[in-house]
Amino acid sequence: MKSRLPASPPRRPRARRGEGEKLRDDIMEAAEELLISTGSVEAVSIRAVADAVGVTPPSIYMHFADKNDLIFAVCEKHFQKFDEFLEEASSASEDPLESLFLRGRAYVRFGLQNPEHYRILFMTKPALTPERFQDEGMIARMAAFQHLIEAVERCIKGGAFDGDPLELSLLLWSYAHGLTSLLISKPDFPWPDIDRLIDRALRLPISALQKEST
Amino acid sequence: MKSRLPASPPRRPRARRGEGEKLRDDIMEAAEELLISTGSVEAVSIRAVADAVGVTPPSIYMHFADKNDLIFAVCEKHFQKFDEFLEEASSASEDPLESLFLRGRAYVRFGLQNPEHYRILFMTKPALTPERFQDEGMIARMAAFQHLIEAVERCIKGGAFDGDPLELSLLLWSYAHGLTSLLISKPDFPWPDIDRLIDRALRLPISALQKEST
DNA sequence: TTGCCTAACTTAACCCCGTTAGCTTTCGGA
DNA sequence: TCCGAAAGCTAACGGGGTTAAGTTAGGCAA
Repeated sequence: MKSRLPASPPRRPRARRGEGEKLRDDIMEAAEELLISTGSVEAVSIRAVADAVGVTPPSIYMHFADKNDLIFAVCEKHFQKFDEFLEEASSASEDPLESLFLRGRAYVRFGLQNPEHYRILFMTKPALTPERFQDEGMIARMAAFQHLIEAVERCIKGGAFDGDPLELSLLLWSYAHGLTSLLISKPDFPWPDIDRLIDRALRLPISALQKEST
Repeated sequence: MKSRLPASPPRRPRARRGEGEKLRDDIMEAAEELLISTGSVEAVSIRAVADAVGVTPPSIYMHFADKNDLIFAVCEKHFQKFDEFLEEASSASEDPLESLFLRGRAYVRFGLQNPEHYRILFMTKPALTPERFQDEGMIARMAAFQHLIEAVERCIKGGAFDGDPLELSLLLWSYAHGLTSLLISKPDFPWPDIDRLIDRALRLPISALQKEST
């Protein structure tokens, strides 16, 4: 039941000259709210967002190239807190190894707490991903990945790890991502204790890298 | 360019009495062909499949509950070869540990060779997944997962591993899945040598489990 | 042989979607 | 005061999944 019967006309007052950018913020806010409340990208249609903002669908295109552009912009903004979250979690320990583990655990937890955002940013096929989110550009811009590399470098300099920081970071990323995405995609699977699983999944490779370097 | 101008009428001759099931096969075949040739689920629309088969869209619903039901059925069939592929790869070594590694490597490779099918089966959100593919049912029915557990059990019995076969299997699955899904979702990332990455990603946890048990 | 029942479809439509061309309104500066 | 551009809107196109209701044809009973 959407009860859009009388096709309620747009209610938002037109912005002043030069204040057109305000609509952009409102659109992103409405889209973010829709995405969170429904927990489903499918629900975030151009039309639904326009309705929520009180504007007509074509107005969205004044600020976003297309639907994916909007969706990814919303997720990118949401994930600005992502890096902060990881940094704070990893700072709870002075030990580079333990800190790395805490970072990984925070990664998985953040993903599980924001499954739809995570899915969009990390699990969307390239064909549906706006250009500026594809390839190296996006990853490199993501502070979180840079910080992971630095965390690995600290382990290397401390003598705990040995090898190429980028390669090791990619490995660790894939481990954390594997569990995160599996838990997101198959939540109804009878998983054993998830916290324990996360713990083991992340500590195992870390300890392996540690022993390898000796 | 779809040049469907004259709205070409269905060409498929009506099936005989009791031979209605033949249409089901034809639909799956057409859908599979579309999925493979385009490499995109989005291209596999009910209408496109109906066109390819030479039938009208509603006819699809005589054999499939909805679009997702069809898509998943296609992927499930395709993945029947999956288990065989893993079994054959893992049989190349007598050593349980090496065999386990070979199995994992085959897993990743199969995923990379069939990215769209892999994405659908393992990366689709539950809300879009037909019931019979959700939860324990699907995984348990998947011979591949059972065989993984058995492979892990062989490692345990051989004294190489220690722990719960199910838990260890889930860990190993998540490792293999992590790399597979990341490579599928971010193919434009400047990955270092992929074969080497797969090798390291899989050997690392295996060797860690091995050392852990001593 | 006829006639009917039902399997195997089709027709036509509904409502949703993303997107675009082109029109209108309103504001602020010359 | 006027006019140009900013900030929207109207209307439409083509595509999608899905459904209610109609039609056709093949096999079986009489």
